Amino acid sequence: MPVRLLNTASRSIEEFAPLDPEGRRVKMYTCGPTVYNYAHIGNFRAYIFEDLLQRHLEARGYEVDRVMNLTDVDDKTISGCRHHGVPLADYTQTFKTAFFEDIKTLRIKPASHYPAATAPEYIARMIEMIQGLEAADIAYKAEDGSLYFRISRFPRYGQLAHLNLDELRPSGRISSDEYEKEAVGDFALWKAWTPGDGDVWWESPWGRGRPGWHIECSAMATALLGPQLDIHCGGVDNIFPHHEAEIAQSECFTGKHFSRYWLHCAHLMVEGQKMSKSLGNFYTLRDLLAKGYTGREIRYVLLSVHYRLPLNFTIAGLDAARTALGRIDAWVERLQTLASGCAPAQQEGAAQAKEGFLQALDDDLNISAALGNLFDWIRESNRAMDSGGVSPAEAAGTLAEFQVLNSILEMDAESTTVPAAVLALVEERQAARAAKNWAQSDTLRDAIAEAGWQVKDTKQGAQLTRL
RNA sequence: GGCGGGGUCGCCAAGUGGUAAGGCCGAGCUCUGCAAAAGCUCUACCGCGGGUUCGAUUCCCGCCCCCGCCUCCA
Repeated sequence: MPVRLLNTASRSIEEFAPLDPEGRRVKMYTCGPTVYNYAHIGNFRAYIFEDLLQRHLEARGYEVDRVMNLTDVDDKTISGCRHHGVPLADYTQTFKTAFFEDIKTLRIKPASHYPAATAPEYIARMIEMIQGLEAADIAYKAEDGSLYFRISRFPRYGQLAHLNLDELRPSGRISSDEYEKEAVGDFALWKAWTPGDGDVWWESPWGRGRPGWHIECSAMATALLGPQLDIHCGGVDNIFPHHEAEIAQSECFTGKHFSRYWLHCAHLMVEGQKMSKSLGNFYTLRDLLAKGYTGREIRYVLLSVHYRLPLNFTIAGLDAARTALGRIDAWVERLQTLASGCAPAQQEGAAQAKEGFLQALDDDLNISAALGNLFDWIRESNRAMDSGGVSPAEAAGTLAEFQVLNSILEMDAESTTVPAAVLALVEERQAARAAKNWAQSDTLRDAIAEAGWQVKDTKQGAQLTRL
């Protein structure tokens, strides 16, 4: 069964097929972070959705070539570096580094390319594209020296967002310094230098300046993936104007249909409210790690709600995720102990469970149904083990099928190193238990808890989990 | 005002024209020296009002509420 995805462009579920004649390689572009600050969990929700999409496509045999850009020059990065009195590159490097640490913590599979907007080859590409647009009389230079895209030359502008541009309500957000534009909807391709930019500028045929945000993505996407993408992802807020502008620029320059599938991820709320700094519910990944939650717990929460639904991120949800993950861990550990390195035997039930999981994801990444399948499977498997009807080879076979799911979920327990002192206490306690010295055993359990570990006496022996 | 997404058990959340997956929490039981884990069992008439239908949570109409976008916010 093919993968089906909701294409924002058509507003309908479509069967996915890449442009690649062999039907294998998928070109995917995902809007990345603006590195002016630490990314927040709303950003990561989008990146995790994209990770799920990539991993599922790979599980279905596709080869995904993914680009995620880094916006390292824009109004916010410039004001940030000037405020701190450091060069732009130094300022953004801090947050680039943090971003890569964060995606690793969240187990997000790295993209194939992370182009930065300020890299000379991409600045050159942006200038090349703008020149092409100017030659076609689509871009024009305004009085302030900036270049704008004339949207009247691209009638389909607004189609992705289903916006009728004649009915746009004045929002008051159009800054007054853009009065030079011919039409209010025209957007900047190249911004002429102003004193507020300080030493941030590049030479161009139009004088010193810097690229507009939209052209950055068009340039990096087409430079790395060619004129036509299979999938372009981003947050819903990017549909208009950002993705609309990307389409206009790219298609006017290349003459080709830019992206075949557009996928957009809904926003998240925190504790039922819009995340905002003023409400005190604004979380970066680091904030949550500082509260003691782990990357995989946060990953689970961000992953477990369908990408097109608003996700209500709560601390209670993180706690629930911790328990649910513990259940998966316990099951996996139990299977591993039982399998003990035995060669896997074909497991019909496990294979069916795995297929049910993948088929749920085929359906526009229905992760809730997929996880429902997983937990059903876990219960059935536990039940079978309880009744003693599972051989080591069968346990190994079950684990092998689970690994396929896990290549998508990446839910392995954090590797924990148990301190030697704690291990010694556990051994001592095992001896006390063997001698039926329960008082001593309980004292030792308390001591182990003091050290931060919980010991559980399972049928397979003592197990330790972090408290 | 325009466009779009939602309202399903205390919380999170699938799904279907024929009487509702799963996770968390809670209760009871089994197992266990105890605890934990695991297993079993229990807990919803699906925002409101109409309509279509033998039958609607699922289709249609109206209404209420929440959220997002409407020119550089994932």
